Amino acid sequence: MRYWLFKSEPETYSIDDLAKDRTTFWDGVRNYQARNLLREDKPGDGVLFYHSNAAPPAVVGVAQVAKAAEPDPTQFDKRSCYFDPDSPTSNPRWWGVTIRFERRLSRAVGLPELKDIPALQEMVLLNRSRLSVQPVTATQWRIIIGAAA
DNA sequence: GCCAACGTTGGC
DNA sequence: GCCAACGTTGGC
Repeated sequence: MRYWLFKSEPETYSIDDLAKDRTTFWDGVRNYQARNLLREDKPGDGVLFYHSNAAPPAVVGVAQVAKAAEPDPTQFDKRSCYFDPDSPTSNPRWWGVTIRFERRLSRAVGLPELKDIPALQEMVLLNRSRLSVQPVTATQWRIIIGAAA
């Protein structure tokens, strides 16, 4: 079992939206590195739900991968803002996974707080900008969940 | 709103 | 294949 962190702008799709929907297909990822990571996701993997462009940005909840990667239908939808005319239907370029809401953290763990935890200094979140799906180690996961307790 | 990081595009 | 221009992400 592996762990991931998914970023979402709460104004677009928040942890409350996921709590209401229970499951959602994570579409719209249009970055190859994030796409490759999505394709490694397996059912049961843990997902930290992160609010980006928030004040402060924060890990706010936990979800799990409910279904492995499938082609993202929005890439073939001309009316979608995620439409990609160059993606071949026979060999889809963009993929997404289905995630299931698990719980809100009892307390959001903000980015400034994450930056202050020495054991988290190697987190991808703190070292690579603009990657909306990223791996989290088991240790990092445990520390963040613990910080919210 | 600003701007740094950084991925993508396209001319050459 | 290089790299400048450009667009987007996302923290502040």
